[in-house]
Amino acid sequence: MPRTIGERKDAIPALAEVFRTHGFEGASLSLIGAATGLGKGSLYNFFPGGKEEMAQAVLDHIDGWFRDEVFTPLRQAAEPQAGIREMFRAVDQYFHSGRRVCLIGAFALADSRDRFAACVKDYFAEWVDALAVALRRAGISAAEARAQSEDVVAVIQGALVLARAANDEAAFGRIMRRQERRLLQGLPKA
Amino acid sequence: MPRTIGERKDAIPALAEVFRTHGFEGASLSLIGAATGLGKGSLYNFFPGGKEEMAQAVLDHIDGWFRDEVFTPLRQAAEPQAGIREMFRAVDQYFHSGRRVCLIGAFALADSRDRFAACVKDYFAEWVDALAVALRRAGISAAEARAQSEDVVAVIQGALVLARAANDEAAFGRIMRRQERRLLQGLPKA
DNA sequence: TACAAGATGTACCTATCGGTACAAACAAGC
DNA sequence: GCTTGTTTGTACCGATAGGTACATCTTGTA
Repeated sequence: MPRTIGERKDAIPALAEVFRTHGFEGASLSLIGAATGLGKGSLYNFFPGGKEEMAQAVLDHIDGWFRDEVFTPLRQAAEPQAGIREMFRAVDQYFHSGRRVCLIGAFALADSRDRFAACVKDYFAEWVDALAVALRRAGISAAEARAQSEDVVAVIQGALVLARAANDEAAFGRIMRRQERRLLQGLPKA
Repeated sequence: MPRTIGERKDAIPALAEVFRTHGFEGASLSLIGAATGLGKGSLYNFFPGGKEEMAQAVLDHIDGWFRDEVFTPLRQAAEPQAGIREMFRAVDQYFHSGRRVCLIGAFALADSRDRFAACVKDYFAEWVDALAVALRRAGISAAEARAQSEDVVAVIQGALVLARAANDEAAFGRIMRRQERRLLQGLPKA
């Protein structure tokens, strides 16, 4: 009979780290094996589709995390302001204050974009949309909310680029804090 | 006797395109050969250091372009406002309105960052610094100028990520135009 | 304890990787 | 037309890529 524990899941954090560090092409099976502690046998047992299925599993996991921790709070928080604050908090935590890179952002820039196009596209579309919902609920017009959301999601991605380029984690926090302040101060009725 | 024309230079645009499209690891010598129309013989004749030297040459070329077309205008324009407008114009042109990706940004996110750390770091540092100079000359305090510059450079990089993720070039233009407006309207004496 | 099904290590496959060696083709100056 | 140095194509190298085959453990259940 099969094991009750899905070991597949346990490999995902390590897989995510490898893909984040080396990209899709750069993440060789030997690196993946070293990072997860699994041999090819196990790897191809859990992910018969090979590297592509591994990456897809990681993307799905990231997607789920953001849905639960960021998008849903943004859409459903009793106070939209609280949802927005929660977004900045969760994002700062997730990206380890800029020391960690956004895998989906990195995939978007590389030619992995085409391979995982739907996933990459949906992730950002959902993020922008969820933030726009919060802003609209906070009293901003639909058009203005979309514009602000697009800008904020963009600046977060850019902050990750800058922080990593300069090897200066502090930069990420600085940019994030300014955006949060700007966004919340721009809302009506304080 | 040697040829007077340095053919090496002529290969750089094609090289840049390959690295932009496939990243450093993904740009195989066969792809490079196909893109440039050069065989290994020529390639290693012009770039004895191999792929790494090719990428470095591309980075240097990009750096030079931005220095001439963006950083210097920002620092030296008679009217700082004009320098800023010129920055947005040149950047929009360079990135083909969001259809093209920033190679240095992509390198920053990948592990190519370590290989070309100095170049990657300087590029963004110079950009932020040059923009801050323009803002200061336009009458903004040093601290505020640095903050605004960081935010704007970040949002440009993020806009490239978003545009490519959504496969929506228009997004880049939208974000850029909003930033330009916000930046110029925030300056004293109109 | 025996069995079935999942989990794992190892050996092996072909293709391609980045890089080297080198001889032939080429161009320019005398 | 010869010489000199550059530019090229081609053959080749060891290493590693992603992936498959399969025999051997493990493990939960009866």
